[in-house]
Amino acid sequence: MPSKPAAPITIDAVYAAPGYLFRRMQQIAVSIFMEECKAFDLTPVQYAALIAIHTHPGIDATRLSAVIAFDRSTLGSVIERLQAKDYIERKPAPEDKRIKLLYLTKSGAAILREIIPAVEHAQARMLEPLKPADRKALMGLLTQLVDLNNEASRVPLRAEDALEHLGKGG
Amino acid sequence: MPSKPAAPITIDAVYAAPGYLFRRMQQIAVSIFMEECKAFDLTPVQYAALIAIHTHPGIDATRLSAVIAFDRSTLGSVIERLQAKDYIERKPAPEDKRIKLLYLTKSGAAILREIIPAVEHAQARMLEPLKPADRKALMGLLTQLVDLNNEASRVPLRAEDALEHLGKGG
DNA sequence: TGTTGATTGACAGTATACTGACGATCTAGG
DNA sequence: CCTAGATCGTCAGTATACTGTCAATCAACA
Repeated sequence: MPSKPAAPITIDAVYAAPGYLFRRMQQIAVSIFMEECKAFDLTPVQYAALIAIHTHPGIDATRLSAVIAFDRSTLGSVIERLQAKDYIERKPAPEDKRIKLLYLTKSGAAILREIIPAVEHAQARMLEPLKPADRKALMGLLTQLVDLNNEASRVPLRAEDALEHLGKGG
Repeated sequence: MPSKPAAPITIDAVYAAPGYLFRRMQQIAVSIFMEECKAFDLTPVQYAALIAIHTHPGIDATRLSAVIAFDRSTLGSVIERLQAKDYIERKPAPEDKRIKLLYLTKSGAAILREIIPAVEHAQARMLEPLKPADRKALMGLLTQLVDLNNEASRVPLRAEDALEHLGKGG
């Protein structure tokens, strides 16, 4: 018996792999977002950061990264770009010289109001090819899976407890 | 009636947005892949490229990008790195001086055989938190959605027809 | 044959991601 | 007060992604 050259290694296994499908879907999602929002010069990441700062005015960069589960190093340049566009401003914290607090500017609040319809349209478009019941099912399963895998990511989501040190009492 | 300051804009809408969940899940997937395969010094993208070259020896970079639906510009540096690691080699095509054909080296074929179990373990881990029936349901819906949104991505997948010019007859 | 248009690989520029390290700063303990 | 450890922002280095451009080359056609 000749020793066979191992199991069939083909590209078809890649096509069916969860990781490959997640990557493709993410790229499709970004593509649709950018197309719907091309009038606004905002990336998905920048949009999420703006929303988070709007929800939590005076948050610092480290806690912001926990609230949206984005890498803290990357967030530095994202904040820089948002600041360069005059959508946010940074103020030193009075009681901690290490921290810089983040606030939306008037421009930032305005662009947020304007872009929301386009963003919602983009989000709807991503799921549009599916039947309504399937959309619900997919989102339900995906929400579960992301939540259950939270600790597996480098930056786990810490939605509420990340804000306990922000002077709201804990 | 005072005109209300628009709908409630909060971070919770982001948490439930398909695009946000796709992004998070992709990052979790990469994290799990890298952890399971840390002994091999191969990224998910490099792995997919290797598999594709193994399946289609003598493919060129442009067709490779269509076969795995990766950006062609990015693929250039991916190929460079795989070549630097001595996993692939590039040979000029005799009948077309523009094209460089891609082949796996012995090292490349070997690392592929060795890494497969780790990759499969990683893929399984991504879905592990879900019940088996839910895993199947999620993968089914995601496969559908990626396929139906194929043209929405910058680099649509062209699995088979991309290879018609490779001398296999068309 | 000579020109036009398409294709290929390469590159520049921008934006995420992640790893690891670093100085400045704050906190706790002694 | 002074030091050890933790935290914050920052940076360097690597790897994807995408846009747009370019020279070399090829294919098609007049």
